[in-house]
Amino acid sequence: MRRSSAQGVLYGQTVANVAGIANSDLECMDILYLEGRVTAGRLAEVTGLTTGAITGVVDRLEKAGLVRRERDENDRRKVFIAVVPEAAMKIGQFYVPMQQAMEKVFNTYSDEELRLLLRFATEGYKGVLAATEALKGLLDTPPEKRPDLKLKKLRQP
Amino acid sequence: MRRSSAQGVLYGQTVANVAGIANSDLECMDILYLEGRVTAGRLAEVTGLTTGAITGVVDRLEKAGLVRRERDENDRRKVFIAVVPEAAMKIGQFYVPMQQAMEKVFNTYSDEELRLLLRFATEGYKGVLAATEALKGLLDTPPEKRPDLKLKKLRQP
DNA sequence: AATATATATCTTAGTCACTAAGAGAATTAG
DNA sequence: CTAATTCTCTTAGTGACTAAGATATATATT
Repeated sequence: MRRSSAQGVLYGQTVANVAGIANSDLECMDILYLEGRVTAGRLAEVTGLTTGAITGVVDRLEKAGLVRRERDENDRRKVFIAVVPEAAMKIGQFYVPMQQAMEKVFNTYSDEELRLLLRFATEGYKGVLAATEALKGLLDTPPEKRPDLKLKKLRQP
Repeated sequence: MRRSSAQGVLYGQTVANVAGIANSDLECMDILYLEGRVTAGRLAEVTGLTTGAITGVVDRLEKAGLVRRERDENDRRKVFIAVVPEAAMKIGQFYVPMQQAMEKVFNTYSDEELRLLLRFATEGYKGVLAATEALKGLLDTPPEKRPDLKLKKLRQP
């Protein structure tokens, strides 16, 4: 799974490269695609970038015509970022090979097996979130007070 | 799964941050951990960075005492990069929360279910590799000659 | 053996995304 | 109605990255 993840990152890098946008720009497009219309601040949160960096990201994406800035009329400090669907499609094209490849894989499983995989995906995500929280906790603990955690050796493949 | 992947990337960013090394430095450590002793060129291949960038990565990692350069005696152009296990352990510590979280998830599955998950992980990885190849093929085809690929709309969660 | 070509890493100059700190504008609290 | 807070943007400076070419070793050709 770690290998898949790493390869997936590479895939994204290639797409960003071809689309002529920066890596984190594409990451933001991904978030916008998953979450819909979000504020600049939320993008900063989710990506782990500073708000200053996000300004740059959105500037570039807007210039490329991929997103639009929309001021919130209720709270005029906020800036919503919304994808421009037609333009975003052009980038989406590059994910077709990935979708097709994964579809092929998924097609080899029965409905019941797919349900298991879905459960695992959901629980796994919760696990990763929990791990992130635990990591933060670990970092707030001064090193000498940390429980002596042992890293398990993984078997070499 | 995409969410897990994105969150996993964030996790790695945090670890790199705390460990005081750059993101791609950590990525290289990961590869070294998975593949063992590899050449600088291989690192470039796997990470998608230029060889020049890898020189920088290895310089930083070596200065931090995390890896060692070892010249291949059979082919003295090659430089093997090898992790220094003791030093790498300190970074490994930060992955303990992730390991524990995932172990907790895996513990909720029977052996048979785990076999299914393993099969999926393996096939999924092959799928991602295949997708990468397909993407390269797509890029070698001039845009007007590309088959009209339709991106499937994913259901919003 | 000598020259040419290929392979592997490193060097250099320049670019661009990122951070930190703080400014500006709008909102909420006292 | 001033003060504190929230949200985005601006600015200056940093550092990892690329492209192109240098260096060193290995392999192929005549």
